[in-house]
Amino acid sequence: MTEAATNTTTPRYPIGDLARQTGTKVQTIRYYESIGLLPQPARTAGNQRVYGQDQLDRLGFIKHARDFGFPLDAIRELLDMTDRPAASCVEADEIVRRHLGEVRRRIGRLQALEGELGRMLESCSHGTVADCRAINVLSDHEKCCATSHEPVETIPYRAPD
Amino acid sequence: MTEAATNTTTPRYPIGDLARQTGTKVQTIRYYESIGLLPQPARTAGNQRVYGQDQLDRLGFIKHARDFGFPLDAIRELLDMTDRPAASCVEADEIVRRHLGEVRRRIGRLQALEGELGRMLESCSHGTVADCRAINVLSDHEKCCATSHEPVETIPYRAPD
DNA sequence: CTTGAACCTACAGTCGCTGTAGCTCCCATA
DNA sequence: TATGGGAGCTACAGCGACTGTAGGTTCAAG
Ligand SMILES: [Zn+2]
Ligand SMILES: [Zn+2]
Ligand SMILES: [Zn+2]
Ligand SMILES: [Zn+2]
Repeated sequence: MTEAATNTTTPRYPIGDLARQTGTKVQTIRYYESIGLLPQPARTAGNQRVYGQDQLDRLGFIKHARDFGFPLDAIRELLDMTDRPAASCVEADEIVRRHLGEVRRRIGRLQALEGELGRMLESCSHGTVADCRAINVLSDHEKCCATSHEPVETIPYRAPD
Repeated sequence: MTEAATNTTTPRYPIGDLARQTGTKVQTIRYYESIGLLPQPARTAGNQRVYGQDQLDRLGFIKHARDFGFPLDAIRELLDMTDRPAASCVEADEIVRRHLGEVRRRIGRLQALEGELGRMLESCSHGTVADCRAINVLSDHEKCCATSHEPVETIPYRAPD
């Protein structure tokens, strides 16, 4: 009974199954473990990782949240909240709101950029490099329609402190 | 005469002046030198870098192009073109077009994300974590409006090969 | 028993910087 | 001319979120 129950209630996946089922790469799973985002799983006699359903769910959450663009530290906070299901979700919503704000800020910056780049291309007569509108605008901010340039973020969602 | 001419025609800036005039950080200038984006400048007897007008212009170009979000390897190509001013600007325009395409792709992905995140927040009744719409959507792609998730780019502008 | 896929650890590389430690240099003022 | 302090120097680690590689071990099918 104990054995049968154990077998049916706790499936044991090797890391490759976890990867396939969640769409994550094997290395990424090990990376998440190394930074403490996933707990250390059980191991076989031969030292290979074996996961249960809860780990699969947890990784699924992480993957889905990453698909939404949440940075890992936000995901860590969200996971902590799922461990306290009776608590208020205000904090969770706040994390989502912050992320949404960041996404909107990024959209704004990129749209400004889109305008600038489009104008560059439109107004170039496509002759020599010396006459190239794009090259000339880049050489000289005076020729530039933007009065200033907001930095385009290269690192994902970290708001500037 | 030689001295006077030299003094007036070739100003010699220390690295800090270059940084101030272009809005770049000193370390960034040294980094650009280390990756070969800026040539090695002259040095004083005490081994300190001294720059001339051409270096200042080159760094200005790099800074401005970075403000437009161009990745460094694209900037490298654009700088190579400014050394051949009589050549056709087709290649330069192509680089700009590629970048514009990338910017538009990013905007698209972020707008999809914006919609998803907005819906999450709107449809949450702000009760417990267990009932939180955001947490539940993240826990289960079935509850998710998106049929699939395009990855949100974390690394700038490099098109997937 | 053999093969080969899957797994293991450890570490380097990506991109574009930024920050730090521990020096040396330069210039203005006293 | 001495001195103080700001500016410069090299070298290296760290960021975020992985990805790739080398060189080995384990496991399950045939
Ligand atoms: Zn052109
Ligand atoms: Zn400009
Ligand atoms: Zn909520
Ligand atoms: Zn989904």
